[in-house]
Amino acid sequence: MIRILLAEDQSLLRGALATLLSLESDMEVIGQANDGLEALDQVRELKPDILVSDIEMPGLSGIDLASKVKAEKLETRVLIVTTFSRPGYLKRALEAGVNGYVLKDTPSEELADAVRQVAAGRMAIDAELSRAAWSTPDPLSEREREVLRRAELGEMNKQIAAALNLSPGTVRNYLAEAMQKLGASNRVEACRIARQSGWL
Amino acid sequence: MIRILLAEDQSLLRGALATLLSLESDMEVIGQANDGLEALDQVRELKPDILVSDIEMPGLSGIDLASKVKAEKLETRVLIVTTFSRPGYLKRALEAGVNGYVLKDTPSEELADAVRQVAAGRMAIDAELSRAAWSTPDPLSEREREVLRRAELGEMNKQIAAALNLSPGTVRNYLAEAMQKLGASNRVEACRIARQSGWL
DNA sequence: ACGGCAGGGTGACATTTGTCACCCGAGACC
DNA sequence: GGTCTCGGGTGACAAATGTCACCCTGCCGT
Repeated sequence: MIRILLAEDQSLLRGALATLLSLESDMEVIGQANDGLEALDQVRELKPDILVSDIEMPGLSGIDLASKVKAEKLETRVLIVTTFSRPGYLKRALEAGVNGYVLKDTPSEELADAVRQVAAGRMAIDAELSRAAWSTPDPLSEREREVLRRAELGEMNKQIAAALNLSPGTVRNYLAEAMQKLGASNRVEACRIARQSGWL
Repeated sequence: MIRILLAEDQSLLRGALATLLSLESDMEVIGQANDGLEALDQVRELKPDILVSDIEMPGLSGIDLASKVKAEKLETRVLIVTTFSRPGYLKRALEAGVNGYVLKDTPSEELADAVRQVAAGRMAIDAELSRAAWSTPDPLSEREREVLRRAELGEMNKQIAAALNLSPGTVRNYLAEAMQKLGASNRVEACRIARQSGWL
């Protein structure tokens, strides 16, 4: 019997997935969490065979969760279920120790199969997404990413410079380099391209 | 027996909701659609009692769907199920003729009740969201919204001016007015605030 | 009829962004 | 040891954005 913990902040989806997986004769949903911290507590306490988790949740993201499960040498395997078909996300998920990565536009019949695969020690990852993850490396340096992240929030160069202890000219240059790498004409385009590609 | 059509581009959620609603003895899921146009075709053909639909879908949004169902005097009632807790969205949904509006962080047990309410001719709307929808009117004019929408996509003032047959000075002024109304310091902040409030 | 208001529309000027040329240190390679 | 590349960092100048004052039309209330 595969013992499953569900972590998803949308309770409609969480409840529906709990119902769906409970219908499988070899699966039991033993817990549900509304956010990442609650999920971590329940992983420690219930020691499920598998954690099925969204990426974007309050408290801790699914990727951060996976990092902590690995760091604490817990036996639970982690299957990410997410909206984001972004190679950058998958790459970071794998680096965090995730054992599966399934998109929310996967047919619901395949979720149970993915759970079985991951519970059996295998990886369950969308093959096309996996291929894309390694063919398009992240072109941004850490500084460029940080500057872009703040620009995306609407911060002006002066503010970004103050926050990062840089001069405004430096910030301008980082933005310019990021724009060039991403083929963008301005910061708004650069931010959108980076986010859509999972590099932000 | 309540005959239901589901419209949701995430097949995982769509399949899980189909399973969940099918477990109710008084409900039958008679069709599923992956996008808005497919949903409209199936509403016309199958004439379900209720259409349960996401808002953001390829082809036609759930709100556009509701408008068309109403315009074609089809008997199907529309229940929106969405992520967006935004008064602006609810307002537009109601104007489009929607009969229910449920958030995806509603407990899954309540979805069936909402379906029954809507099928019975009543409205099923989150009360708090409804209150918020009418207390904060949309401060943007149509032109301001159009200019902001394009700015959000990364278009520069010159480009926006050309697209809307205006001069760049006019575009600058519309953006400035929108920024002032929203309390933003630049276009990026203005776009974020407007989107978060459902006015974009 | 008139005044006030809102929204549509514009350009001069101040401020910010983006371009470009530049410097420095660390690491890899020959 | 020398050269090259990369990422961190900077400012002068051109281009774009944001501020501000202004005009026009239509609608509404008096």
